[in-house]
Amino acid sequence: MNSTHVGSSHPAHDLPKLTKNQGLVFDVLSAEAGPMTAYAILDALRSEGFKAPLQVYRALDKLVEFGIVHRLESLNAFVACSHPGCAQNETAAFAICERCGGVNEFTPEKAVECLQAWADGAGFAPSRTTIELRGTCRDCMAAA
Amino acid sequence: MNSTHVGSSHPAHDLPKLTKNQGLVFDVLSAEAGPMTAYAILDALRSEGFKAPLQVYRALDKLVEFGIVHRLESLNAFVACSHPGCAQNETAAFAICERCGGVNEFTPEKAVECLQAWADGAGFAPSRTTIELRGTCRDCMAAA
DNA sequence: CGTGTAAATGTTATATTATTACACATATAG
DNA sequence: CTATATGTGTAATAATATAACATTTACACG
Repeated sequence: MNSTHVGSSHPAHDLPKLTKNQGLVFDVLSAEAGPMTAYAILDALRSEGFKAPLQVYRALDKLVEFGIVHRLESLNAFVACSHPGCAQNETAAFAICERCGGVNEFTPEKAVECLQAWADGAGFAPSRTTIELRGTCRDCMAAA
Repeated sequence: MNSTHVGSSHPAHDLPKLTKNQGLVFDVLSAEAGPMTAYAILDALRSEGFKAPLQVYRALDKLVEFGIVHRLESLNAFVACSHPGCAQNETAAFAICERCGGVNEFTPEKAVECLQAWADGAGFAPSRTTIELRGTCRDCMAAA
């Protein structure tokens, strides 16, 4: 039940111990195959006593800050990071299948370098970068 | 303003004729320096007789489909395309300044190639790609 | 041990963003 | 003309997110 995920494979930041609500939200998200909306998480946690969206949003804010949950901007939804010891300093990218709803996370290092090169040239200092591909995954293509 | 790379690999001037509402929405967005939310557009068009969000959303759907307006997923807002003859086949990227709200559109060809290479390997067929950098622009960095 | 302070939580209300449903109007191809 | 696509008007509601304020808990430090 408890998500003490203390991989500490990332020395730069140790992962803070999660609070009760953060742990509950993280557990629900981790148990789900795909992304969940904040309200879906809320519903999943009503049995644990959750009553208001803010309880979810506050926990999500922290989890995203810790780098162990990602927000999918194009879906207004959230996923647990699929990296083992989630490297929160890396920019993640997501391939979102519009047919089955599945999400595949990957680390587009080369693409990020290209974007960083543009940013350097433009004098833009990125703090976070969103990369989301919407489309059709291999399985759904095959099933077409 | 950079990002004037002209793909020019598309049939020029095949802009569909805009309907009344589409034209009104496009004009408002074009006159604005930065991004606007749907409701900001609605307010701007009340004097033209707009009364309901759907009038805006329907026009925006078409304008985005035509490729002359982009949706900024991380802001839930919209911008007119900054390309002259907007190449709707190219993936645009956006550098969004969190300090001044300014948005700079560019065409990250190399980065898109890298993402496409990943997609090819994964058997994922992208239909649209979102690339948004949040951060601080040159001017705001200087003013810090 | 207390105690001060920062963080987390509980709760109500409200703001913001987006869609459903249905009626009617207009454009355009055949 | 007339069938059909698409666009429009309007009301109601759904879905997503935050503000404001009271209270509780974690925890460093004297």
